[in-house]
Amino acid sequence: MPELPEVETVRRDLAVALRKRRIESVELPFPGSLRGAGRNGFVRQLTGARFAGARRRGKFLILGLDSGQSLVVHLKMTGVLQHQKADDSLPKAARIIFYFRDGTRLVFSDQRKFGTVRLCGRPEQLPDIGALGPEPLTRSFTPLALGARLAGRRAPVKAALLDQTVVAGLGNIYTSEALHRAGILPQRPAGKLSIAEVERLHRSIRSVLEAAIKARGSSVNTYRDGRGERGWFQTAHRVYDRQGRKCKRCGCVIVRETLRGRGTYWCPGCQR
DNA sequence: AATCGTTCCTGATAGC
DNA sequence: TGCTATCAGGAACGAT
Repeated sequence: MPELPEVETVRRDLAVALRKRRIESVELPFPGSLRGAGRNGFVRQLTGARFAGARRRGKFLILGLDSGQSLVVHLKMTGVLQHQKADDSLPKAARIIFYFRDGTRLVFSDQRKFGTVRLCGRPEQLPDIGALGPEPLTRSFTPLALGARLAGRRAPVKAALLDQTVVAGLGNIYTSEALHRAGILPQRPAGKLSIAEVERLHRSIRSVLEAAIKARGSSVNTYRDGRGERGWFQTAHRVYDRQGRKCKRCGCVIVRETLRGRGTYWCPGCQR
């Protein structure tokens, strides 16, 4: 599933691939992916618009347009946004297609139909984006800021980290990976971590996200980058999807358990 | 304010 | 072999 490193990889790919491209036409095989404006307004406002910049906030991808509006995309579980050549085959789950003059196209595909695409004027004013916690790779994300967001919470720290108002961009893969790197059990109450533990967690979140971006993300399932290719950080996972296998650090057997309805992975040897 | 249950969806897999 | 039931999960939403 696309989390911060995957969305950031797509952003970087598309910032280059779409630069100054003008949308010639739009096709909507599945308008259900749209949020906000209806299909007619969507097509009308985008036809003729030119791409101008690609940003990211948490797991939201924000594609700017010269009209001043932005396309706000959330890939959720299985969304893929890729720039295709004219002779590439269209994905089976194509939901929205933007065609360019040279025959290439930007395709939003989504097997499970959870992903959303919205055209809006001020993305930061959308409630979902406005409520997001700090960006973990910016200077505003400090150990103190993380500690303040976790304070008073009795929920398991894994569940707290999945809450996008605590930190923006973490999902099921990187919460488990960061907690392993920090040596903290996912079940620990979020508000009861020591200062040293919060500092380790802060450092681990940053380091695992940075490493994953360098590896162009984790292709566990359907994730593909902006060019339609896989990432390789899944080969560096220390706990995620490794239940029953040995911890690379201490040799203990990795455990998987459902916590708050989410698959959760940890090493009983390294994490306490 | 925090937290919990429900909902959306479909491919993969387990069980018979 | 082929059918059916179950599972996976991000996050909005309503309820507590």
